[in-house]
Amino acid sequence: MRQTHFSEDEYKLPFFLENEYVRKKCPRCGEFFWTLNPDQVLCGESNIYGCAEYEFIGNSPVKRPYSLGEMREAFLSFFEKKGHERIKPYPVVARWRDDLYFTNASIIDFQPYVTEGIIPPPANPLVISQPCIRFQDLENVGPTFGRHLTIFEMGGHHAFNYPDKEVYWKDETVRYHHEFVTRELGVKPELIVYKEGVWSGGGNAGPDVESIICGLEVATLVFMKYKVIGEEFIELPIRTVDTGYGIERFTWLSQGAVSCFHAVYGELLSKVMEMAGLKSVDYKLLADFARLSGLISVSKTVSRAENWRRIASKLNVDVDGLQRIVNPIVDAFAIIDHTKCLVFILAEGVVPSNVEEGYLARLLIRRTYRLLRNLKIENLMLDIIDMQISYWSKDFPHLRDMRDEILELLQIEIEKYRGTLERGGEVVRRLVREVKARGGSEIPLNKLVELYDSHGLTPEMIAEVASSEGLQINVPEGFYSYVAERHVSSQRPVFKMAEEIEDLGIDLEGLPETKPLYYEDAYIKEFKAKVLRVHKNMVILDKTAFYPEGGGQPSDRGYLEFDGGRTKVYDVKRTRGNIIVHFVEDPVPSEGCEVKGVLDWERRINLMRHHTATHLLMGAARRVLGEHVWQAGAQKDVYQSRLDITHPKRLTRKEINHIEELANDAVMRNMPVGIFWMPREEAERIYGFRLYQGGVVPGREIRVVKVGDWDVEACGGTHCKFTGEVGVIKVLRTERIQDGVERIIFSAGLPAIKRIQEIEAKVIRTAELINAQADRIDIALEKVLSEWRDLRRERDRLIGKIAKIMAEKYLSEAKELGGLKIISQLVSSEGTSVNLLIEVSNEIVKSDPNAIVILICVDGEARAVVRVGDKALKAGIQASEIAKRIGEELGGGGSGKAGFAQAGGPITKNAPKALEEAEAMIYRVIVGRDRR
RNA sequence: GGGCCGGUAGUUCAGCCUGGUAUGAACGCCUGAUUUGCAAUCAGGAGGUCGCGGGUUCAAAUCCCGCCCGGUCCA
Repeated sequence: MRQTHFSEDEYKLPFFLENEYVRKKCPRCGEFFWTLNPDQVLCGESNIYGCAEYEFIGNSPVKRPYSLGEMREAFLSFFEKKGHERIKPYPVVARWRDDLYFTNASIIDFQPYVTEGIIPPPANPLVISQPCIRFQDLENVGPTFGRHLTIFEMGGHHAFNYPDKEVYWKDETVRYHHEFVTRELGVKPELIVYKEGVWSGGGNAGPDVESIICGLEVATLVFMKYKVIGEEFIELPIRTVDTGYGIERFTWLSQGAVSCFHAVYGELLSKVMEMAGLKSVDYKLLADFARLSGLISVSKTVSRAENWRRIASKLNVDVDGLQRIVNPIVDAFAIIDHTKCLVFILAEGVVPSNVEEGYLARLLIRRTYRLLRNLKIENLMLDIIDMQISYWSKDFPHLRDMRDEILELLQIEIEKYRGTLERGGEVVRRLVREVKARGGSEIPLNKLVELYDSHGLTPEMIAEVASSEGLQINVPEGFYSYVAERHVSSQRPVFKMAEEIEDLGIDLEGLPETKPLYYEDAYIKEFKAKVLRVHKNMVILDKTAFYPEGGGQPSDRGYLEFDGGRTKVYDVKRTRGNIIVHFVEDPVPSEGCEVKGVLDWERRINLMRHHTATHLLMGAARRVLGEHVWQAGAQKDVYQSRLDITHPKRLTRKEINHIEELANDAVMRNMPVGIFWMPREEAERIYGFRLYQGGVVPGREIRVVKVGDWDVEACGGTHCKFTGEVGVIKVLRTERIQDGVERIIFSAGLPAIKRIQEIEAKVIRTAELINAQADRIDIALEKVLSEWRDLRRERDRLIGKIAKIMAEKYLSEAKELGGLKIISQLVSSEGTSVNLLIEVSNEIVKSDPNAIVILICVDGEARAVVRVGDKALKAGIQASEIAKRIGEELGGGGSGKAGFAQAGGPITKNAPKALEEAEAMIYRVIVGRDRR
């Protein structure tokens, strides 16, 4: 089991002892806490156990009300005064990490490279106010009056303690916190409770101290000192002070407002409430509710309904009435939170899609849209977003720069959702009619699940539509968990690391890093090196110009020459310790000998051209489509490569052409491609997080590839010196690999010319086939197609005519029996088709309902049509029975309806016999009837 | 990445399970009738490579496999 508590010693800080704090155990929630009040019994945190209520509503313990901006500034400048360097916030989309989609704590900015000691922190100690995004508490945002938010600022003062350099640790951390709260904010010390806790997350853990003021937890002071491996805690060499001050919660506390949303959003919230027509708000009731809102937590154990009952009974009011009043306000809370969150996410270019962070963006957009629909103001979503952009741009100016793109991304996504809802509404209406037609009174559960799964319709929405069609629906209690259960069986995706380092089973003991000559000069085609180790067919050299597979660039190939012979290198890989392994055919060189490496230069130069071309296309795509364009993957190859980019819509022909033109213009401008190694933090500072197009790049120093003024990326690949060497870039086609991700498949250099020639050849060949000039192929083909359609129509018309003539002829040759006419013919003329037989037989029974028609034609194989007129049908003749018999005779099968059937088979010589058999059957039926 | 739903006339769909004529349905379109004109109504008509490619079968819109396109849920 995971550790649930550390020993008391971890928390017995000099600060507590000096100031005569007493340590107590809360009898209700069971947690230990430190307080200045010896008579205190409960821990004082307003939580689901009900250990306290919010005491600050309408009664702030802070010396004056702060706005969010003021609180942020108070926090940052306080710690600046205490020797911390102020650091700018990082992006909310955690692109430097592959285990997280969003930055959800300030420490995330420094994990894992700083906390693992790979790179130094940008400052030590430092202070930051980091916008964070959390989806875990989505259900709670609103109902808890602002204790939970999807987006909030986490104030963090961090200190990184190295074995040889101690900055500060627990005691100082708590003292800083105490001074900030009491001196800066003027909170009386006896109002503060320090609760003991265990923190664990992101693979790290440690003891923590939670600060609670008037019922509200406002800060968590974490002392990260363990790495969690499996169930075990292992001591870290670097101990990190990881503090999280809830800037929004402090703001709420300082204002004593009825909700955190009132405190943080002020006029913005009023505007949204006004839009929704929520004017006459009962603030007294709201404040009473707020005081108890700490009881609320939507979780698996406590249902939303249960929360309502608890609060209503405490307030001594009726549950339904309370819900009617509070629900719309809670919806408005969630809306104002979600729209801010969306602004921040979309500003960083997240494209809503069905995967990863894009899916979370979509989820949030749809949830917000539904909430707005509850208030009947879904049409105002863009207006609210626009207001949020203006409101937050004061503190986060990048939001303003992305205004148009944010609104466009949102607009597209809303349109999509409306389409989904519209289609869904139709599906539900049809289903309801179907159910009613069958006399049912409810939609079965499996249908509800299917509608949700396949059409994105929640049972609530289905109920809405169904009730307007006059059908009631009971949404089953555990619907979502039932759906979730159905999905548990679906396989979890394999988590992929950015660059997997393979263990090749070679003993690497004592080997130095392989010197990568391709980084010194990407144009080295031959080199001399010494063989350091050989294992099976794997060879390790002291240096190499062979590029190992990595960063979407395949490995080089070529030869190793030694002892007057040569052996083929067919693969090259990087393994642990930056050692490069060459996979060779026989013969294998022996350890210690000198070899000459010769690259397959044709292959390498093509890979280089494609790699540089990828960067050029990336720059072009961003310029044509917008700043939301990020690389979602890329694979280079010799003949063609692909680049996946995030974009909400299919690329149009026009956009593709524009990208192609810009990229080729960048080629022709013959810009230098600069490559240099830089400390990670410096590169991030200069070029921003745009660097991480290809995903996470590990290490302290990163390799920056800067293509003129066009594109800068962290990249480990080999590149041309000048863009002109790429020659030409040809976009071959685009694919939609996911919603929100477009794949551009292209060729560069000579292969591009080859591809163009191939396409040209196809055009010429096609032109020849239809006897047209190549440049008029489209017009000519249009003509051919329309002629083809005319001919088909003409053919059908003629078949009709022929059918009439044949029908007349066959009818005149019919055998009469018992008032019925039997027409049985072997139709042998050229080009007879089943269609003709059908037409003929239709004609015959139309003009004589007494007719029984059996027609067989032979064209490779025999095909038969049996048609029975209405009157003949009454005599008991079954076309399907006859067809079945004919089919048997022909070595195939046959079936159909009573009046019409078909048969066929490969034994064509039996056709006359089949006709005889059929006639005999008819005879038996008719005679049989006559006898009776 | 995985699951599910869908792709049939200009549009929305039925038919698919259980293979055998797309007499397909509605709306829209065209022509005519009626009407001062419009709408409405009536009569008639045009309009389909059944997403693409394989396979099974005497026979595939229908069954199987692969692909493309759209949608959706989950991680």
